[in-house]
Amino acid sequence: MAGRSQSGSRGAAPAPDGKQLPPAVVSRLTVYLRALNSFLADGVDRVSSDALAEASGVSSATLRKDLSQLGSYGTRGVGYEVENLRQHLSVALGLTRDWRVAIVGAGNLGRALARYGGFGTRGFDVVALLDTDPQIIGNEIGWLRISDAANLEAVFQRTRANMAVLALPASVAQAVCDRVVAAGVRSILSFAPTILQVPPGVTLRKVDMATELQILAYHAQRGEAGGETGASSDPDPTYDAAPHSGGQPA
Amino acid sequence: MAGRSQSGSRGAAPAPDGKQLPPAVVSRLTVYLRALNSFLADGVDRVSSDALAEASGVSSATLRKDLSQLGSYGTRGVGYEVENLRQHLSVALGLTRDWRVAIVGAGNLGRALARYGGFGTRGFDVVALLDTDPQIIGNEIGWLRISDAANLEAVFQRTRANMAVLALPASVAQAVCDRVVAAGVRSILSFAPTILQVPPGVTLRKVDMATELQILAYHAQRGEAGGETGASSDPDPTYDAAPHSGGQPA
DNA sequence: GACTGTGAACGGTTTCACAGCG
DNA sequence: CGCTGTGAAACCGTTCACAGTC
Repeated sequence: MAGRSQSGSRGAAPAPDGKQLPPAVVSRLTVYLRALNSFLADGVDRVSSDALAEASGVSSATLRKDLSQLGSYGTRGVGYEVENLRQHLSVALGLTRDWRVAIVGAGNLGRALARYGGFGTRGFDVVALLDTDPQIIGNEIGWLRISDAANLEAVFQRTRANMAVLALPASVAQAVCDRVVAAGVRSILSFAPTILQVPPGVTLRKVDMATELQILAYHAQRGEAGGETGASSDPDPTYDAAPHSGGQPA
Repeated sequence: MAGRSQSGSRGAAPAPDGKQLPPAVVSRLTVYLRALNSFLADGVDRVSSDALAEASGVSSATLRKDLSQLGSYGTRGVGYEVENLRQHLSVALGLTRDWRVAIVGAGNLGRALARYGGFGTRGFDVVALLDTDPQIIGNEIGWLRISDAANLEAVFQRTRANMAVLALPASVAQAVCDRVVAAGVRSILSFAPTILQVPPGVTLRKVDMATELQILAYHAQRGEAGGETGASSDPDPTYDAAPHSGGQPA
């Protein structure tokens, strides 16, 4: 099973510029980054942990603890410099280099994503849009032309795509995912409503509206408010260290 | 906090009705449900915790613990009956009643979601699609005609929408969200890349592609694979769509 | 004095190991 | 015996409270 949990020295003490950030922290860093951009746009150049936490929808204790894992980039008695902190977060998240994203699947969602100009955040360039439907191959969507997914490997190589977004039906998702992995991509964001298996060394994240709606249904049904602020908790680590494992037979 | 006294005695199962399920469990139940549907489609009618866990990307211990929170629906030495378990999960998640979803924002994403036939899972009907752009109000998308968001309250009342999906730019998200809440909706799924504030009693879930890509960037940057099995983590969820649940290759 | 950085307590989640039942 | 159901242990993440610094 878990072959990679060997960390040698006790990981209890979070090495300052050490390495591995906890998943929960990484995901919040992206929120802080967004909040900082917002502050910057408003001409604010210093924030307290309280103000930034409020804007990010977390507690100030959590925020300070998160930031302290990166190092000490604040000034006691004053706060954080927005631009400075933003820079550090960008570095920590790996946003200093450009990422070339290929969108596989040009259905409703794939096309919507391709047309989404800002594409979430700068630093991510959509370099390809692929599909298997002969009727739409060649069509222009936004700045792109739909490529034939049959040439997936060639397209990925030519565009040097290093990230893939899967906007596919569940039925073909695993097969396409395998090809994407074989093409050398190690970062995949899947919108397919299915569990996908990827080999170790590949990071897969899954985004799923059906799950979200069902979770909402659960809360609504019992008249319970889970999260009031933007951040409801929804953990789901799943360190499934078993790399092999018989695929799903049927 | 007010304590919820828990009858810790054994024997009597923890009332399936009165109990609040941990967030992590709820989110996994949706995954199990999907896996069960898949098994059912393949004609399988009994599964062991091991098999279901494998198909769901979790450990069998976790799966059994999760299911045991709902009651004892398995047979020792045998496993679970697929159809039976599916029924129980549906009930637990509140999927026995229909949910009427209004999509606010008919931009690229809103339209893609509206056209998404299967809409993730049955039980969710899209009853309205709204926007403020006069140029597209009245257009037909899928089975719907785009309504004028100026009449949001009236549209929500007429369609008796009890869930809302926000597919809006960040700049107007909070204002629209406030109106949606004022209109009586207590379950909201936001795709807007912004922190939203909602009053207690309203459940808000957020889905954000920018966050997902940045998390991928973090892992890619340090050559580290986080999770193999795709599963949303933390306070930052989803997005989704994909053509049909049928076999349509995209 | 104000606010950051952080050890320590706390609460939730996963894993383990085995008891209980077909 | 096989497999589910479950206390107990191990683990992880958040909150608290205060020490440290400007």
